[in-house]
Amino acid sequence: MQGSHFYRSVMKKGNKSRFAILGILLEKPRSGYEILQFMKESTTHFWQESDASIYPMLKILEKEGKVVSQRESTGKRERTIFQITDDGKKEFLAWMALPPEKENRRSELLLKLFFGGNTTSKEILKTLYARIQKIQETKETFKQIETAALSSVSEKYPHKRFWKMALRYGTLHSEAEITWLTECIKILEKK
Amino acid sequence: MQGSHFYRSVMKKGNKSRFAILGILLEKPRSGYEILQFMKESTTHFWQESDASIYPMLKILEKEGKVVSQRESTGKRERTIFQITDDGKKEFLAWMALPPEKENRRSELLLKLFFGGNTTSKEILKTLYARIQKIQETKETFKQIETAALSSVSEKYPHKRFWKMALRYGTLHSEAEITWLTECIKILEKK
DNA sequence: GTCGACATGTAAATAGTTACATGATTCT
DNA sequence: AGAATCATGTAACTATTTACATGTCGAC
Repeated sequence: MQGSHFYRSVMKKGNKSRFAILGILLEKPRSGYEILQFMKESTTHFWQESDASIYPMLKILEKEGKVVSQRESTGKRERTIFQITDDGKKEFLAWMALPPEKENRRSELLLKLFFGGNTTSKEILKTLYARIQKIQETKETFKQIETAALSSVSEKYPHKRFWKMALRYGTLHSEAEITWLTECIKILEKK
Repeated sequence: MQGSHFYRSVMKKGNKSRFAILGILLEKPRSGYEILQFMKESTTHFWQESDASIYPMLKILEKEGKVVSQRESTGKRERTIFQITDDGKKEFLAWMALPPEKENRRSELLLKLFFGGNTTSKEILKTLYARIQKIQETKETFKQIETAALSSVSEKYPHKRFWKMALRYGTLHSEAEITWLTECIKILEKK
């Protein structure tokens, strides 16, 4: 009975944290902390969770029987390792088969640009310069992931091609954004 | 005193609905309904608000003195027209000068693709086919906006160049996504 | 010994959407 | 007369982040 409000608050449709966690546990059993680490290294550009969402969610998933936990304290400090169950796999695969819901993005950059006529070109340019630099850094990061982290994974590893595709998404969109920013900057500098 | 919780709940940093509204009112005075309409026609691909956020926000902005309202009932049914004040302009321009905050996007499509190794290529392909079709439609929409709505705006109108840039962003990113999807589909179809 | 990474959690604030609710006017 | 659009709003729910809180272990 206790915790039932918790249950409801996280179980309803729209919450996809659970699937991100289940998907990661499907690769291998991990602790909450390790899940967080893994996300930081891999999915961070298209999916992030905070510790405040991971730990409660793991408890809920365990209560639901989607994962089982196991206390580990081999030499190191204690930690709780979670493993996905058949029931968890089933739920995850059912989600995988569903078409992704519409993503409503909100871009503060675009909003500011859209309202650009209300201020000076100089001010807008400042924003765009900052942005192009950041994107170039991001693109560089992607390149490094490709040559470092990803290249050490065997070509036979079934996840590799998909990880590559996700990375490629980032690269192509970064390039598109750089192209766009360059165009905008050129237009605004002319005046 | 009453409504103070409301006040706080909407005034805190992070809430940018206010700026979207102020920016639109800067172009000309409008009713809540008209703001909604305008957003649907122009910013919807990078910024949307629902009626449940517009109306309360307009009241708050009025209480803060950022907008003033005026009841109108010329022949038609009554409506409340809002106009931005000098104070509102000041706040808006201060926001314009700030660099946009980091956007943390969450993409369910990317997440599913990332986990693609856990299911069949066929299933992933189904998702990608659906997506590429949707994006092509979106791109088509952009083209139509360019030739219809935007082309009727005078070149001299100070907002036009910025509206064009926002549109161009959509087009370039759509194209990047189509390229990416085509690549992914080719890879997955080979097996 | 202290700093950074490991490890786990709660509470509160904030954000944002959906559903609900109402009623007028215009068009067919 | 009935449907679509105009017009405005509230309540409830759901999601998500930030800040708080605590303690361990290993390295330097």
